Amino acid sequence: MKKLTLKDIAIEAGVSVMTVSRVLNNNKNVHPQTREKIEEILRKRNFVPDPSARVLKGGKTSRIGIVVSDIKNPFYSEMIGTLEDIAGKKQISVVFADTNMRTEGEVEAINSLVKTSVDSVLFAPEGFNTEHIDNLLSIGQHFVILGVHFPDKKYPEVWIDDEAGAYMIGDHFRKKGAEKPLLLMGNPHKNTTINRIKGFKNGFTEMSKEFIEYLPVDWKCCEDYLTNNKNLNSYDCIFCYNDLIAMGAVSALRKKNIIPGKDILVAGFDDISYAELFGLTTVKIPVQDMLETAIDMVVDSKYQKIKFVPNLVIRDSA
Amino acid sequence: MKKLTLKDIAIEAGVSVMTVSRVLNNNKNVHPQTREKIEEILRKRNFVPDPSARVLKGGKTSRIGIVVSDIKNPFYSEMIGTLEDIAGKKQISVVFADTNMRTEGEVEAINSLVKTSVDSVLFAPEGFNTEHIDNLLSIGQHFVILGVHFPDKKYPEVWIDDEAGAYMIGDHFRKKGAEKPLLLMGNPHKNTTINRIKGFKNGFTEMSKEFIEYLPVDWKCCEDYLTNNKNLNSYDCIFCYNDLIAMGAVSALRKKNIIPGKDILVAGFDDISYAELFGLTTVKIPVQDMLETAIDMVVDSKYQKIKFVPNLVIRDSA
DNA sequence: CTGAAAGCGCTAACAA
DNA sequence: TTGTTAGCGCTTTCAG
Repeated sequence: MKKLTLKDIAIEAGVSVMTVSRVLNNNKNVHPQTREKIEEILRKRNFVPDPSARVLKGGKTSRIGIVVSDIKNPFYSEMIGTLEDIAGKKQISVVFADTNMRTEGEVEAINSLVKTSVDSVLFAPEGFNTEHIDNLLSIGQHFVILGVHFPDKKYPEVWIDDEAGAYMIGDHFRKKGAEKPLLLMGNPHKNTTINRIKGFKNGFTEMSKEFIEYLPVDWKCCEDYLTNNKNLNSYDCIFCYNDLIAMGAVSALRKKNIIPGKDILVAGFDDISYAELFGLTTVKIPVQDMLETAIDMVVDSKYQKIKFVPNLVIRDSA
Repeated sequence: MKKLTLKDIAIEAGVSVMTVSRVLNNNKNVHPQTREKIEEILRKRNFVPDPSARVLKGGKTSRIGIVVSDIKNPFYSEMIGTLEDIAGKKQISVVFADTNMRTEGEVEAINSLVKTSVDSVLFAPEGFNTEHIDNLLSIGQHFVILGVHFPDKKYPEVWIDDEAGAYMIGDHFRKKGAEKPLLLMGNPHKNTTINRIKGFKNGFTEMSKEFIEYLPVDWKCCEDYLTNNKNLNSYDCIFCYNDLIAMGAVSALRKKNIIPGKDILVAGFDDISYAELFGLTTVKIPVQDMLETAIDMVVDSKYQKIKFVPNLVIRDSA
């Protein structure tokens, strides 16, 4: 069964391909009667014009790519879901690639999206290496950076002030009278991690006694870590890199009959949907607003650097 | 900045476009020296051949689409992550579309993938209407059905025996001595729902007293439902449509100091990663195996109907 | 309002 | 080993 083309429709309608093309593109210069006839055939045949041919002719792919570090993390799956909702309304499809939490995976993931031809790539750079980003610029691939800010680079960005967010937690913990913090952080080389630690310290003020542990970003690892940690009573508050880690923390604490919010303060970051399920105090990242802004930048090919400030969401755990 | 084409590279290398094309496609008929020179230029210029032109010429898009009902459900985000891992190894990108839990959204979602030109579409049909699937067949769009079985249709399928899975839960509950089941199910019109109810009843044997409630597939709705349900002690076991609902159930029960696994039996379905976090007894769907099979079918354009049988995972909750 | 011609970037088939 | 020709399905341009 051969692929249906404009030509087939044109022959069947007894017109030229151009007329069919005009109908397909809602060009007004078509006789209403001709249009109706063609539309009828189009419908009957379930005709779908070949996107590749259109793109080749100079059009947009109407495809947008997003790179995430781990789609199993609800923060990212919720983000991608939101992106698809927003993009879908503009008839844009979403392709995604996962770095599987490997910093090196970022380059691969971006390349795979570029190779599949997307109008624009959205991604949150993990490290400080920006060579591959400059590269994107040089081949003319549109992109928008999510989450991270590079003051000296001409990158379009929709970034979030991690430091300010973590500050709120530090400040909240201090005001609640906590004195001995434990920080359960993620990859120590990511700028997100560094900024969150910095912000927390500033907010907490009392900096001498904090203890930082770097864990894989996964609830299981955190749960195991806390379960095997003998002297949990050395701490009166735990700031987790994100909600996923915090979920593991809450679970481990409950199993030891330490009640989060009563015996110890626990906070996360992101405000994923499960944060509510776990009664987790956290920092809400305005994902929807960020993505809407990013899509606008993509659609209008605008160069901008826009900052978003997260806000504190207080629940039972702190 | 104009897009770089084969021609630009060819001119710079002083050869014809065909020679460059041969290098790009690892065709052996190129003088090693010429090849090296071209590769050098390719690298220097970060050349990425236009996928649309290749596709137009008759190649594959190396893009695969997947439709899910709700990417925020970890079952699906984990599925998509797994798919991306498997596909990535074969240099295939993943595009996805979300029906946002609306049965009608399925047609839209599939169309949006077809329009973006994917080699194949993977999806789990929600209802009994198969018109749009026959449609896919008629326009020559490759696809593989996930999860559901249509005995009379010539659809390629990788399906799972929901009935057998639910049977195991029913059987397990009965053997544990439960007598008064509550079923918290999803959309009553989905074949998955119907099959799971049927399987459970068969396994439980004692059918007279079960009570079925249909809820939106979301932990929050379930938690609210159970929280407001005054007479929970009318039941001694709860079978949930999936783990997401079961998570809400466990949370609600804990808040009422009813301990799952002790005071009441609770089971889910899917075996998402959080099932472990909640100590949830559930039915594990072999997602990885299913997807690997589906990808093989896609790559080889094979027509097959393959059944997978899930297995019981027993944890604290039952 | 409609059509014919040209060409987007690439590769298959053939020619040299 | 390399180059030439043709054409994939569509839209832009220009002519009718």
